[in-house]
Amino acid sequence: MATDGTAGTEDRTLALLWRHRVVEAGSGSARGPKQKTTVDAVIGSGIALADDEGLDTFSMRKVAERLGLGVMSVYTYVPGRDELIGLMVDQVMGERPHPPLDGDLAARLDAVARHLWDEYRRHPWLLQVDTSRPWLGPNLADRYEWELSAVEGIGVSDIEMDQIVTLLAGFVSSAARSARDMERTQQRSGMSDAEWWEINAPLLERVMSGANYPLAGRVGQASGEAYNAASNPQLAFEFGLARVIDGVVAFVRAQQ
Amino acid sequence: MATDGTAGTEDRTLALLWRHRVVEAGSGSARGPKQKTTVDAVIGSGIALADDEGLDTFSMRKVAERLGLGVMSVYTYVPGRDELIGLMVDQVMGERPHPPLDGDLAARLDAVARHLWDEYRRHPWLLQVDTSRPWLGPNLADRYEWELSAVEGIGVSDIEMDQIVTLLAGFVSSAARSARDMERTQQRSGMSDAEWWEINAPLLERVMSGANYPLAGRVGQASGEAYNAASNPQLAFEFGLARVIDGVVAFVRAQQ
DNA sequence: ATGTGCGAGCGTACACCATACGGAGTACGT
DNA sequence: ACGTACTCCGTATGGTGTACGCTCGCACAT
Repeated sequence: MATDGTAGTEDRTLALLWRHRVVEAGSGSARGPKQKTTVDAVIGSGIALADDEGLDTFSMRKVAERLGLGVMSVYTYVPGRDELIGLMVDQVMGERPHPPLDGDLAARLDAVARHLWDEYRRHPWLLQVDTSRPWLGPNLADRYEWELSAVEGIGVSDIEMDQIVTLLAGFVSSAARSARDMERTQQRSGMSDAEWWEINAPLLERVMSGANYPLAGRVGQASGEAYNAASNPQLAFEFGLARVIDGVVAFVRAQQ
Repeated sequence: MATDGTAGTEDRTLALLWRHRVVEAGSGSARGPKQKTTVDAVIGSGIALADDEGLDTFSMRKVAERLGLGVMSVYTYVPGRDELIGLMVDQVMGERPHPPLDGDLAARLDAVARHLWDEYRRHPWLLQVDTSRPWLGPNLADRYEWELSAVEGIGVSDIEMDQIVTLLAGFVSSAARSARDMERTQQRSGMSDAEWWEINAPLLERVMSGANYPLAGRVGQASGEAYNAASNPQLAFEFGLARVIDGVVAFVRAQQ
């Protein structure tokens, strides 16, 4: 059983996550040399690095460089790379206070979605975080409580409350993902959609000449003319959000 | 300018993607030794590896091992790791024929969503593919055409057709992501939700005792009792899909 | 029939990565 | 004063993608 080692790391990480809200129990002595920096600074460096470069090239070496530390010293602050990213996520979730939720259900859902949307726009690397092992930190807990408060008292079951919140958050993340994808494609290739098309059009046309794509061709052209790009993520977000909210509101109305 | 090198790789990859539909132009001579295997076999090995292990530990070395080749020989079939994954994606997209779309709009949207859902369930690694540089292959093109055909002739603009399809596909991917996350968490930790909770409950309770989470506590408990787990991805998919379809149908009706 | 040269296969090397281990130095508790 | 716990970090291990350049089998032109 690896229960011991794993549980140890998990304990330590949970303690780190909640470090500002829990009085360090019997943490005890402060022997040895003073630490050069702090856990918060390590997390801050990580966030700055991820904001700059994304998570693809995120490395402990670069975090250490930003802090003026040797690589292995970072491991005296956080248990490892994955755990550091978990701490970064929770930190970012508490960066801005959750706006108060006023108005009717639709307005409250709208406010939640736009808060998440802004967060993804400011920290696109959140979309690259492996969510299969989420670390339950204070800001994630606050977030969930806040999201649930948007659908409290509307006459649906507890489970349906959770499902509504899950649907909304999932929609925002997928919309934000499209937005990030488009920006990254343009930035990394260093060319606009138009330029890319100009270069690849000959081959694509030759290649797609056999089969024909009437709808894709027509819709693609319409999008291209309207946006001067393959898509417009902001508008896609607005359109999808309206549909999702409509669907949820209709459901709630039907339950009453 | 790196235009030359990059464009070369892109050309080669596009040619590989469309290899079955385009007669190799002046590809020319077949000198030298016969290749031990084929591009399709390389892609197939890649898919098998990804199905087995996911993309986290996906490596060219493992692909080569499955083929009985040296590592570098794989590079004579595909330009690189990213391009191989792109080829795998397109291959998987053509694995099953797209079911015909009958019935009313809601039924057609439902059929599209379930097809995507099944695909993600069979190849969860699709959710890990970096989508910021999608390779336009024949099966992706077919897919888009098929999806658009579900919303053709319903009285909305071309751009709105694209937005509806984007919304639906995004919803399915986020629902599938939750499902995969839950399964992976359980499998990798080797413990059920209940066991995990039993181990971490003491620390979490101590840690969360300061703030209180009335809604999260109540909803979490309800979910736990109903599902004997933190969530039920299949039900979340059904619930969300119904809401999204309702929202879209209401929109289309309002346009008429 | 022959030999030329293309291209498949791949060994090696390089530049990265996370992180385990152990040593050196430091500052507190006793 | 001294043990000891703790920080910092050099080094090593085992992983990654892939560039480079070698060998040699084989198809084609002669």
